[in-house]
Amino acid sequence: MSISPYSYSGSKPKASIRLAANSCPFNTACEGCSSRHISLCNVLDSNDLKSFSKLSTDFQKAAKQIICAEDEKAEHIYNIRSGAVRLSKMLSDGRRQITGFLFAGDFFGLSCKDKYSFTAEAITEVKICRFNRTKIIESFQDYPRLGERVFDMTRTELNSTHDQMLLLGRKTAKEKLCSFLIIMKEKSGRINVRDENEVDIPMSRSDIADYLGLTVETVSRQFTNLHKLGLIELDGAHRVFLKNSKALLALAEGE
Amino acid sequence: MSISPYSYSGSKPKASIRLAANSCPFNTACEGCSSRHISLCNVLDSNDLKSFSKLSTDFQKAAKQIICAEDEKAEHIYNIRSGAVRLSKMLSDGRRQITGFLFAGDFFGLSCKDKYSFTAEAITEVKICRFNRTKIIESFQDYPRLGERVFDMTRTELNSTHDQMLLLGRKTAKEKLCSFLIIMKEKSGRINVRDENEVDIPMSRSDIADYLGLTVETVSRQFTNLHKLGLIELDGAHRVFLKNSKALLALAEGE
DNA sequence: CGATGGATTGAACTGGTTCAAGTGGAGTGG
DNA sequence: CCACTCCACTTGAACCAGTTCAATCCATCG
Repeated sequence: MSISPYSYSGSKPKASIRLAANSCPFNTACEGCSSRHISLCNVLDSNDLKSFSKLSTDFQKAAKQIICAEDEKAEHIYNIRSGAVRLSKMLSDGRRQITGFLFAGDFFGLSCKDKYSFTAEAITEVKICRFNRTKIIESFQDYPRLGERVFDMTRTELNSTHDQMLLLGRKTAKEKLCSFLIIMKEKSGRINVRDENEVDIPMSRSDIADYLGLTVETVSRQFTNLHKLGLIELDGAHRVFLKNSKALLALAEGE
Repeated sequence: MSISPYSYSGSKPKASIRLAANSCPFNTACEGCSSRHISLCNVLDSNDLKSFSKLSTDFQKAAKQIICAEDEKAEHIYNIRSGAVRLSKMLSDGRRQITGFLFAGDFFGLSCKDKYSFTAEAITEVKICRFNRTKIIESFQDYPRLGERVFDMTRTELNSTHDQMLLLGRKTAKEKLCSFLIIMKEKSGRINVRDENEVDIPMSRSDIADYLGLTVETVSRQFTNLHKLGLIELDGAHRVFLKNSKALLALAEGE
């Protein structure tokens, strides 16, 4: 199997590292991304992109570092250049729900109003491009296609949260894990096209559990279970080979 | 207790009734709505509203009728003038997840792309105002504030689906029902301000169950449970008096 | 009045959790 | 290079919150 595009270093959080100014507004030429990912570059011409890159700050975060926190004033929007990020919400006693995993090309912070409605944390080492929210939103007037694109992305996100509500409310543990693997397969194809059935799982079992509304133990048991059924092959905890993704999809949809 | 603004008739579905042309584009003056609900009228002047009303068709549906179905071509957007609507998604074996309850002033269909991503059904008798999606979306160019408002509504919706994901994935049955009552209290205040602690529950126990990811029996037991705890008073199945909404809110947040 | 269908209640059951004990792989330091 | 530590992951076994199945209740309607 090939080398993972993520880094799984178990190292402790370090201070975030400011990167040298560069040319990646809206992920125009971000590393590790195939052309298929959702990007904003194709709605702006190269001159406009130059002016946008002046508005951006690039930085880097190590795994486990917080990028922005729930209830914090929402001053920025973020675009992931590489790595993986999780968005989550918490109850006061620490119960956590992960509302989404994000990868190279993905945006977050756009749908917030005055405060962030989630906490964003780096799962792997990430490179991130940050913009001033107010300036970006104001620029929708001058660049209507940009605004349309952002609206479009928000709609797509809303539709997928509805799918996730069906998963959380009505699917069994087995169906949940199959759905997760199918989702990861699709995202993975977007980021790095190797064998499309070879899927990287950068997040921990506990992240997966909090995404699916399960416990770590149940997630682990279901991985074992799917392996015993001959549907997947495991290569460590962070790489899965989907031996029969058609059957997995059927299971995911409860068929 | 006062008279409910909904009708709970158990009558069988009838054909949808076309209403006479009227003056309610974007719920400008919809019946039963307080001024607090989300409306689009305040981003358009009266002349613009007149031209929008030409684009609209008003109609009425009896309880249990389908307004639009999942996977159907998304030709319209809808605005509820009165009554209650449920949006849901289904698995092939019939398991259902209700993604939202909508009331007077609410829109739906805006976040869809080519197909509806949900089924919308009337819970009570509803009056609905319908627009051609393409025309509305095109009009964002001439009425940018309208587009902004729609984007804003989509963001609000996205944020509340994230709260619902936390509920579905991580809350207990008791916490789920408390959250539901608090949500209904807030919506209810928007529609008809009487005693703010007197809440109408137009939907069935089975709708509530499918909204909270529970079974009818559990919902019913939790109603009884909250009653025994002295937190609510029940007046039939469709009206609840919140005796201690502070305590209910605390329970809803898992405190 | 009986029929119908939603709501409630009871009792048995179970999928997923909880608690507890291993296992294994990566990093550390001698 | 090996031994030790740490921590994420796995596995096992007991438990329980919520489901399932089965009455029963009760309001509405023809």
